[in-house]
Amino acid sequence: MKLESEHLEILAMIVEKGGLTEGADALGKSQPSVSRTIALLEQRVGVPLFEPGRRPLRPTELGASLARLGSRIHALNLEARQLVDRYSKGQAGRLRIGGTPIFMDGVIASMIAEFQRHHSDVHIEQSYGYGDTLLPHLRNGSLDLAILPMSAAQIPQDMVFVSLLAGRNVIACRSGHPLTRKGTITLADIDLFPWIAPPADSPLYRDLQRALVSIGSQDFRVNFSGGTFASIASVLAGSDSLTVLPYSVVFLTRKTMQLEALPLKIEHPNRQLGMLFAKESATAPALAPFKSFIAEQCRQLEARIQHDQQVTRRRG
Amino acid sequence: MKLESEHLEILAMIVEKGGLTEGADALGKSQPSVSRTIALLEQRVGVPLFEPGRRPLRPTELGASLARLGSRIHALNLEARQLVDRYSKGQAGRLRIGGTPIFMDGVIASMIAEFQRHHSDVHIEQSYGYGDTLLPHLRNGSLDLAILPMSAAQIPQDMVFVSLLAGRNVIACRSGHPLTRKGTITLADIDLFPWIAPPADSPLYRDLQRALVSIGSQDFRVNFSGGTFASIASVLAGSDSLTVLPYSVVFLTRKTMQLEALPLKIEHPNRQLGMLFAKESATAPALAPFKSFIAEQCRQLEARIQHDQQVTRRRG
DNA sequence: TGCTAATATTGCTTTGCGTTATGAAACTGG
DNA sequence: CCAGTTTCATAACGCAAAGCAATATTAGCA
Repeated sequence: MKLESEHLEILAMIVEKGGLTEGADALGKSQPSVSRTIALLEQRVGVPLFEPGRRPLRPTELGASLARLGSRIHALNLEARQLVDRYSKGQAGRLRIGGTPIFMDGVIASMIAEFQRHHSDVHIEQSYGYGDTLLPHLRNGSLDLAILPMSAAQIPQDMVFVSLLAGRNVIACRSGHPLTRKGTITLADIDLFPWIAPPADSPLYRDLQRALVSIGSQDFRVNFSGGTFASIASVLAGSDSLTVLPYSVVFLTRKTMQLEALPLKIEHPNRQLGMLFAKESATAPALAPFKSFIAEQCRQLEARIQHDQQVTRRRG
Repeated sequence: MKLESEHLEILAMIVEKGGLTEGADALGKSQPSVSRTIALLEQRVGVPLFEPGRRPLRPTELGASLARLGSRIHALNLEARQLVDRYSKGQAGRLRIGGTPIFMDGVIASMIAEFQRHHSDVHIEQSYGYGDTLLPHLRNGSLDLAILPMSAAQIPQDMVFVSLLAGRNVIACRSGHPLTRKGTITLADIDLFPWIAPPADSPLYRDLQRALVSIGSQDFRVNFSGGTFASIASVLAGSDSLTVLPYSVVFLTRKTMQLEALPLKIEHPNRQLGMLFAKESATAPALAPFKSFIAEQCRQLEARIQHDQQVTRRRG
C-alpha cells in the first residue's frame, strides 16, 4: 500500500481546521478537490478516516493518528521551504573559506564572528593554505573563497580577485620592546634579537627573508618557527623576538596581543591582501553577502589604519 | 514556492543510494522518471541540488540538507503505512469497552491485561455502565463493545449478543465464614449477617433483592453500599457480611480476595453474561480479535468452573 | 582516443489534481 | 417536524505531471 505524503498533509489540515471546507480554504484549494483527495486516501487505506454521516466531519481514531503524522510531515515540508528561502537569500548554507593562516587568524576570523551575528545559519568551514593549494580547491569547487595576498600579475584568467587591504608587512615585536624606544634603528640593532619564523612554505617566510636582505642583514637567528598566529603572538609578547607580520594584523591585535610594529620601512612586493574566487557564478548564495561584508569591514579597517597613522605622524 | 514532499523523498533516496540510477531502482521507478523529477525540483528551488557535470551525481550542500529533510519525511510516511497496516490487522488502534462494574473488574480486566500482552498497541478505553446507558453509546458509536448480563428476549434488533458465561449469581462471603461450615443453610442462619449492597441501579442489586425473596427473607440489613468491586471484596474479606456476586467473579478471585460462595441455590433470571455490539461492521478492526480473545478466555474459564465443581461434588 | 556507464532528453500515454456546477445529506431554529 | 442553511459528495472536463521506452549526451576511465 502506498500513501502519499501530500495526502497526509491535506488530511492533517482538515483535521486541524475541523472541517473539509475550512481545510480546503486553508490549503488554497477548492472544497471538491480535497474531498476527492480524502476519498482516494480512504480508499487506499481501506478504513474510514472520518466517521460516516457526520456533518462537521469528525476524524476516526485512525484518521486522527494519521493526521498527526501528516502534521509532522507538513512541518518538515515547511522547514524545507524555509531552508531554500533562506539559502537563496544567502542567510543559510555553508561557505568554505580558505586563506593564509596568519591573516585568517589575525584579521578575518573576528570578521567572520561579526558576520555570523547577522547570518547565524551560515556555516563557515575555514581552512588554511597558500596560493598553490588554494587555487586548485577553488577550481574544483571544494572551496568557495580564498583569502590571500596576490599581485595583479598573478591573478588567474578564470578567477576574480578583490583586494581588501594593502599587503604591507612590518617587523613586529612586543610592545615595550627595547627597539621601540630608539629613534632610528640600524642593522646592528636588529641583529641583537632572534627571529620568529612563519611556516617555511608561506609567503610571509619569503617576505621575512626579503625584508632582512632589504635592510642589509645576511644571516638571522630563528628561535621559534612552525607555530600558528596564536603561538607566534604569545612568543612575541613574552620575549624580545622579532617577526614579520602584515601590518593589518599587528594593527588589529596590538591591544590584546601586546604587539607593536617597528618604524622601519622594509621592502615588499606590490601585493594586496584580497579575496579570490571563481568567475562563474554557480556558487553558494551566501558567498555574495559574505564577500561584501568582508570588503566593507576591511574598508573600515583601512580607514582606521589611515586615521591612526595621521595621528601618530602628527604626534611624532 | 511549493515543494512537494514526494520530491523531497525521491531526492533523499537518490542521495542515500548515491546515484540516480540506483535511487530510481530503489524507488521502483524508471531512471528517466526520477531524473525529470529532480530537474523539476531543481527548477522550483532555483538552486542546483547536485553539482553540475559530475557523473556519480554528488549533492550540493543545499541538496544534502533537503535530502535529510526528505529522509525524515519518508520515515514518517513509512510510519503511517505501518500504522495503517497494524490497524487493519487489529494490532493497533483504540477500543472503547463498557460493562457492568463488578464483572469488568472481577473478570474482564485481567483478560484485557492478557490481551494487551499480545496486542500492545491496542489502547483500551474502559468505562462502566448498565444496559440502559451502554446501549445508546453503542448506537451512536461512542462505544465499540458492551459487556453485560442479558436475556435472549432483551437483545435489540440492531445488535448482536454473544454469550460468554452463565449469568448465575451466588451469595458470597469471606472464606472461613461461619456459614461455610454448616451443611445446610436456613433463612434464619442468613438473617444473622449484614449485607453488602451493589449500586442501587445495578442488575446485581435487583438480583440481590430477588435472591433474598426467593429464599424467603423479606427484610435485610445493609451495612455497605456504593463501592466498586475492590471495596466490596475488601469489606467482604474483612467481615462476616454477605453479598451477591456472579459466580464467575467469585471463582476467579476467591484465591486472591479470600472469597467463597455459599452452597445455596438462589433464583435468578435466565441471563447470560456476554458481549453486545452493533450489527453493522464499520467498527475498529481490533474489535474482532478482542471479541474472539475474550470468548476463548471465557470458554476456558467455564471449563475450569465445570471441572472444579465436579471435583467438589466428588469430594463433598 | 575511444569505451563504458551514468545521466539527460524526447515523444507519447496515463494518472491524478485542479476547477466549476450541481446534487445529497446533516444540522438548525422555529 | 419542517424549511433553510451549511457541509460534504459527485460529475464533467482541462491540464500539469508522472510514468515508460527509446535514444542522445557526457563524465570517467584505460
